[in-house]
Amino acid sequence: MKIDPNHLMILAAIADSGGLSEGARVVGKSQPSLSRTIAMLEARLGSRLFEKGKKPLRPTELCRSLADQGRVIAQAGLAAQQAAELYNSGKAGTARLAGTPIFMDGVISSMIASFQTAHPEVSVHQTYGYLSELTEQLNVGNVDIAICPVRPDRVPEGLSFKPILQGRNVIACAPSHPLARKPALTLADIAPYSWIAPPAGSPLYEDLRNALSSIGITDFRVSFTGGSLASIISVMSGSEALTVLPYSVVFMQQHTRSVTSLPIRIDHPDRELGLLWREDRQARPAVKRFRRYIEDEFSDLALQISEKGRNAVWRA
Amino acid sequence: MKIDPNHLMILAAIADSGGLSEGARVVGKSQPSLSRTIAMLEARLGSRLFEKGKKPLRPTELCRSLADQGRVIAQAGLAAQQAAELYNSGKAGTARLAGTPIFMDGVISSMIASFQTAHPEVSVHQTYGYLSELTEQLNVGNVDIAICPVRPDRVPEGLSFKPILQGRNVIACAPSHPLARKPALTLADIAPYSWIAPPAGSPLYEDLRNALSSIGITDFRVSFTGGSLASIISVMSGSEALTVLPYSVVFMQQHTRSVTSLPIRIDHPDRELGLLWREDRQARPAVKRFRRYIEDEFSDLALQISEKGRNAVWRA
DNA sequence: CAATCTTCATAACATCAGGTTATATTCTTT
DNA sequence: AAAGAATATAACCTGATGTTATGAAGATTG
Repeated sequence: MKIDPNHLMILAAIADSGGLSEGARVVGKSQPSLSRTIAMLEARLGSRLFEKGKKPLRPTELCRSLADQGRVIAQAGLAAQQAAELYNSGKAGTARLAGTPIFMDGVISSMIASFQTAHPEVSVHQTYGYLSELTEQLNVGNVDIAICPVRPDRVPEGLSFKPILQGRNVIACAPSHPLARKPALTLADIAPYSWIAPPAGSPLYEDLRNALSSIGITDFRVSFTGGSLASIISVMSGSEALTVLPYSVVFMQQHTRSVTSLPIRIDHPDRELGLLWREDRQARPAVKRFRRYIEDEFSDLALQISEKGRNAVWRA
Repeated sequence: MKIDPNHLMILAAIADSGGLSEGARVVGKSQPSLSRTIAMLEARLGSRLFEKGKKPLRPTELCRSLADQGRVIAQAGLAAQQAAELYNSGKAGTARLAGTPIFMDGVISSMIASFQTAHPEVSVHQTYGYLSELTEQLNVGNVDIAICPVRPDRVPEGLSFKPILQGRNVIACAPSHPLARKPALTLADIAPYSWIAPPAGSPLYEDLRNALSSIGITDFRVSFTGGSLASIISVMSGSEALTVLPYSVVFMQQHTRSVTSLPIRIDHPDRELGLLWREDRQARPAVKRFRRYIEDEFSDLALQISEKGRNAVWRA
């Protein structure tokens, strides 16, 4: 004999509130409604749920057992409701993002950290890739948001793009590097040092070549290549090698005092860092919230960077 | 936004069975029914529960959260159903019985013990009293069944009475008593010993007087009075005192080797041990089952007693 | 103990959630 | 491209469950 969970909840409400009239108020229905519900339940069960002919309705043992379950059900219903509200407000769920390794490690990861302290119920899945793979993953649906430097006129078909930071690279080195304290730099100064190159296929590698050629360096020695940001920084601090990094990455690492930039202006890449997603797939609330968060963080970051830039001196 | 627990159960069924059609089979409804239920839920929640346009229906994270609660609800529903079935079959609940102390302690308590091993979910409440109090308690509704010696023509108004054992008393003493081994007894033999009397108001006390006078003893010394069965037996084993006890009590105590009966036939009381209850209050299943059990146990007991009686020799 | 107050039960009716069958659509597979 | 399987939609019907109005029965109290 199947029992309707709604009836069990009503039963619990009556038992807990001590009467039909009061119970009716609790569940927001009329007293006769509950009266009939109880009558039907009793008929179905073949046993009384309240003692016969007692006016302050006195629950039977059976009633108490069933009311226990009713309470469980009411509880579960509430939990479901809250889960739905959390989900819909983007405070629970999953956001899957992918991006170029250097940016992810150097900039995004700390933003994820602060996001997660604010919204611990949101789980963030992070993967790495360059533009073509990111596009693929977005299209397949494995990823909700990609973060990647893109030439605004070359946004892949079907994807929306929102720039979040102007592309700007700098020559980076360890803070302990001989050039780091030198007030004025010439090309001759940097010529002797070898270079750390990002992984061969990465856009940053192209940036490195272009940047150096833009300041007249065409022939350079690569002492280390292929690592992630952590490796690059690690190698850099233990050597006098130089590298090219997005300024935002250097900026975000400043608190670690593990990397600094040299005051030599090099060519901007023709790409902008931005978010990619498929407009046609409507984003889950958690994804929307995460995207908003990242955008806000980046606009903060841009502000900080431009302020610091006003106090710095750059040379061609 | 309130969510119907039925919907959550359906959701769980679909998520667990992996599809609408299969889920429909599980919950015993048609596929379009579930389809619409899901559609309404999604509309209500404002979020998809299954990924759009995927044919082996793939549950969303939200769906999974809600399905979790749905499973909880289904579980609670089942538990309620089982609770009801247990209750209705008398395998769960409460039976409140009351009775005269000597019988309760000497006979009923061990029956309760075996009943409880068979039906551990039934809780038994036991209280003590003599006929007038028992009647009162039955009428007030504090007690479901009373066990008491009653004169069949003096069953209290409004109560049903079912005899379960013929009243028969014996003279009891410790097994170590000098008279216990004596093959032939005369009144002169028992004259010297003092007596243990049941509590003054109890029916047994009257029995004692009547029984002794029936065998010609009118003047007897009472060395101990007022105790419960445990006290009586305890006092008896440490002394040479005699007492009058229902034979059923002596019979049930035989395994403890703490009491035995003397082969002297004394008058039967004009009462029969039986069950009392109010026919107009319809008994809860657990009470019915308990009553049946007690009745069966007593018919067994009567059988055993009559068998043993055939082998014993009694004298006037 | 009659009067009164509360609380529950019943009656009569209205509505819509949710069941059904039939059929169209859409995704997947071959 | 066609076949197959699963889901969505349409159209309809029923009964569970809501309502108000009112009667009946315990409980309470001067």
